[in-house]
Amino acid sequence: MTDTDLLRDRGLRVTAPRLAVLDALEGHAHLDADEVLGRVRTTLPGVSVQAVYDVLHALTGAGILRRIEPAGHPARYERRVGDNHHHVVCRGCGAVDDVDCVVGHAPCLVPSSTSGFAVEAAEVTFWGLCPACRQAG
Amino acid sequence: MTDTDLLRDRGLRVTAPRLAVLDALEGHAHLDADEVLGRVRTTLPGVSVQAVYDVLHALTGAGILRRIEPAGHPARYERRVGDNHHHVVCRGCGAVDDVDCVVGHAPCLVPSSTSGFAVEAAEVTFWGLCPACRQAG
DNA sequence: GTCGTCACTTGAATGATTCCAGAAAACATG
DNA sequence: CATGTTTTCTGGAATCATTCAAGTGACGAC
Repeated sequence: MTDTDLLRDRGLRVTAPRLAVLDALEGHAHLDADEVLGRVRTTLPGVSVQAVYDVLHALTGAGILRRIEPAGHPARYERRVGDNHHHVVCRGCGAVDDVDCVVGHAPCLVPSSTSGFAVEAAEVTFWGLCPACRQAG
Repeated sequence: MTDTDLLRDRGLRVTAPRLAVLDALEGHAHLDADEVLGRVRTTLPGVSVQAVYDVLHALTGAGILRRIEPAGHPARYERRVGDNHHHVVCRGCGAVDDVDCVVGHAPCLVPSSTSGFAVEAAEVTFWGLCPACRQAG
């Protein structure tokens, strides 16, 4: 399915900024809003900061994008949705990479006592050092 | 061990603001910086905002406090450290509660492929609705 | 094509957190 | 207990990602 069809399918209007954001995240996952803006402006120089934030919100709300918010770092976005994968975040530079869940259906992701909370989702974040930051010491 | 001994034990100086912060978090886990400030000022009215941030950083760095940063909410702090428990966060009001890991040693918390990252820790966050927000609809 | 709705632009505001310089207090020593 | 050094605390301003507000412009149903 083309990005155009994807947007129509979710009931979203097809606009140049939206296509540009999707294109920027194609092959470059885990970009933050500023990086997305930079990439979008290479093809659409006039796009405003808020347009990018609006688009990212709209696409996230429509389930086309997934938003990752590692503690202490700006939010990042990726196109890979719906497969319940997780992330490693580098303590040094904030780089993010994907981690697939080892076990098919995560057994420890069903909490024991939920204190009356209605739990909808579980999110796993691994923290460590990326290869580059390991070398840098 | 008293809080005074605890601070000395970690090589930290014993000051009134530090004791007050520890006291504020005793029995009131998951407070954010502003809430800690409010509680501290009931006993030490003159304490500054930055003093509280400095203290929270110092105690977190010394391993006395644990910092929780749920996406979209200010950071929260708790005294319970070193037992690898996790948290439920309310999508409505941001309330946080503790969740003990179901399985003794979490099986899915060892990532399969780590892309060269040196993984140090795994963090699990459950998202849902607290009892109060469930009733509010 | 026309029109209503939704998206985008410009500009300013917010809120948690941090930076800076100077004053004050805590620990180690004589 | 007096002194000096180091660390902490105060007060004010600054930062950064993100959001709000109001007006202009473009998509797409009819």
